Amino acid sequence: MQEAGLRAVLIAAALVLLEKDGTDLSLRSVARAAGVSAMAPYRHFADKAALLGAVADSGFADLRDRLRTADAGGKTPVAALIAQGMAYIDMALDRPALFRLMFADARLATPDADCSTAAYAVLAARVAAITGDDRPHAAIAAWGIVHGLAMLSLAARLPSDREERERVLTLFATGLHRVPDRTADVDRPSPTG
Amino acid sequence: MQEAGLRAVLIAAALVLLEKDGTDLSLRSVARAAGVSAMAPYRHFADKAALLGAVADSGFADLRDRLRTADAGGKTPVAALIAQGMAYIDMALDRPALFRLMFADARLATPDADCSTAAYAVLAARVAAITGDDRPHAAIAAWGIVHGLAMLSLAARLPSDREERERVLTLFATGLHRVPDRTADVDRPSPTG
DNA sequence: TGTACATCAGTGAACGCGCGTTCACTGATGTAC
DNA sequence: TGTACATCAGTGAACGCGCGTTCACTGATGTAC
Repeated sequence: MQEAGLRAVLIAAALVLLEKDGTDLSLRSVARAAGVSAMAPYRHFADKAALLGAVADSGFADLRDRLRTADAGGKTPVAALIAQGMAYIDMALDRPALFRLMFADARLATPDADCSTAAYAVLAARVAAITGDDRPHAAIAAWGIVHGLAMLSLAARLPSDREERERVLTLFATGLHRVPDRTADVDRPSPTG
Repeated sequence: MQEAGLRAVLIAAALVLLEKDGTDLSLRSVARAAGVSAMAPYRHFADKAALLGAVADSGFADLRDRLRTADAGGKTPVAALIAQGMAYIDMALDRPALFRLMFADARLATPDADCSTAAYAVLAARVAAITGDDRPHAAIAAWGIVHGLAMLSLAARLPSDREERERVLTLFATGLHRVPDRTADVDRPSPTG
């Protein structure tokens, strides 16, 4: 059954388990699912954290691809950003356990490969195209809102309504579009307050 | 040692454990920390999930108080919103394990009390004061961005730089302030794209 | 005032479980000469 | 071509652990009469 190299088989088995159980992975359960003894993974991964890191990285590769696909297709910049945001949240809802694992804690992962920066770059490039500069603020804001909506949806703290989500992202992306470079008038009294 | 009622003692012990270990709580460890047998909690909580729910709710009460405090003090509406956002993220960074527990999954909690809606109401009221209406979009966007920045910070995916965070929140709050009620021009070509 | 009884909070042993990792091993494959 | 040896992937038993929950119990407190 290990025709493809046990390393890849283990990662695939882990992804299936995450999809199916939605629970935390154990090294033993992954080995079991791969049809292999509990010790076999140690031939390919230093320890459990290394295996989980590889699984998470495969998740980041998926996320990067989804963002690229969403960004493409001759949309306006704002529409492309909204599409990326929807794709980000869809990823979380499609593969919740994997998504949670990806963002468990970057400090626990062994950074053999790291597709997370590639995924972020897709988002940041689109934001830069909208704001006209590439200071990090706006990209971080965009990442923050899509990540927050994704996590709150996973935690069942938001209505899982696609159209509502799209309206929220539209509000954000439109605001981003209109914000000038300098935002020094924050402390000015507001007409609505 | 149970002068205050074991129920409250258990919750307090759980909060200390979360603060100290930063790891997942076990029923046994909470009982141990409270100086009581492993079975004693079952006199006060149906099961482990009920205990965790009570602990999470105490976290939501803290969050609500922090948001109220941040909102107060004669700030402009936009400044008050930014202060709330900073307080939200500070809560996550101050009490990371508790914050994770609070947002683990609302479906697992027994909703005896639920201070989470009270916390959200503080944020939503401030957003409504800025946008001039109380449709949920803007409040959800605000919750999304502060929650996302909080989670990404906990996951060590963002630089833990307070000033940078404040700039991101300022960008968002300023944009929110300027966005009109109708956002129908999303598909219009952008001058920067 | 005293007795009988119910209630209640907490105990302590035990069940059955799955975990990450160690250890010594097996047997197949490749390689040097 | 054959032999000796090293390498390597995977095995299987075991260690020690902590877990959530069950069970039957103890002993203190309150209450009815």
